[in-house]
Amino acid sequence: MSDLLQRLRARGWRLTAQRRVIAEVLDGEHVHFTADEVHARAVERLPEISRASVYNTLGELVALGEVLEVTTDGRAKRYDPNAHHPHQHLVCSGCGTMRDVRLTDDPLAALPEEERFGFAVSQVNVTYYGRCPDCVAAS
Amino acid sequence: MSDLLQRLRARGWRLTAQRRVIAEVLDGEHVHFTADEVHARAVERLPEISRASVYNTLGELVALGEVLEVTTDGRAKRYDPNAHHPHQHLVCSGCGTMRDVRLTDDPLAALPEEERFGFAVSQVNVTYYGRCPDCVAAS
DNA sequence: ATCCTATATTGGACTTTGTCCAAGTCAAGA
DNA sequence: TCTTGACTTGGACAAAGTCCAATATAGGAT
Repeated sequence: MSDLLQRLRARGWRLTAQRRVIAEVLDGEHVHFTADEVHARAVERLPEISRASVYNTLGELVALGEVLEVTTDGRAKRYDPNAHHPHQHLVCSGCGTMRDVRLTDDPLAALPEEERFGFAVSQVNVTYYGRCPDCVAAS
Repeated sequence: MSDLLQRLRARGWRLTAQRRVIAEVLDGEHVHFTADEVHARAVERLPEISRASVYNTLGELVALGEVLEVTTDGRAKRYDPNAHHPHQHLVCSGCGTMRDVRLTDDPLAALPEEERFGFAVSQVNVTYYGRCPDCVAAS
């Protein structure tokens, strides 16, 4: 993630304070923040940053393929900066925490041609649900 | 779906006009309505039915396992009465319509033990995305 | 058949999540 | 340092869904 700003500049992005702060917030392993969580953390470093800029920037990062958008239940979308290593998610149905996981097979291959109904299938989302060790112990 | 009302009565449900109409709307193959779509169709038969009752009833049907709740990216939840035949979904990224699809392999098997991190994994959701024939033709 | 009451329904206020826009600001090339 | 088009801002707006107090009713009891 540290060279994200380099890549963005190479694509003609203006490097504003807001974008830098948002990139910093998204830096790290196993980060799965909602837009509001990103905004809350960004505000700590740049108090005047607006919600609109967070939404704009996250949307642009998703469009560029630098960040993945993950929707689990009907709640807020989460943003996953680990976009360059294909992976899926394992979500705790108790507390909602999320882990990145890797599958043995490409899930696109599990959808046979006769089940595609003429769609140009381009993407697949696989999400596993279960109780995490903490939630199992607590019950 | 026709014996749904029987099962619900066996579970102590009151059979109100509202619940009957909602069950009728959900009857059929490949039905994937949003709550608002269910409401719009229910109103045709029972003009005074409220949005709150639709949300209440759908939530109860989901809790009973009679209907599945499907959340796709950023859109309204959809309700799938085909709860007794395991299947996955194929969603058009253009218009949001949805098809039931069946996979060749059980996706639970694709998550190896060392990627489960001690979770008691119980469920998996697989959703494919692509443009449907209509949306491909229109672009 | 009528009454009774727990359960269901209703409309509207409210919340959450996200989008849109006109006006002001600023990064970076000239 | 100047200029300009891209970026940011706050606030209004919208969609989806929840919550609640008041009202209505299904279905068992009488």
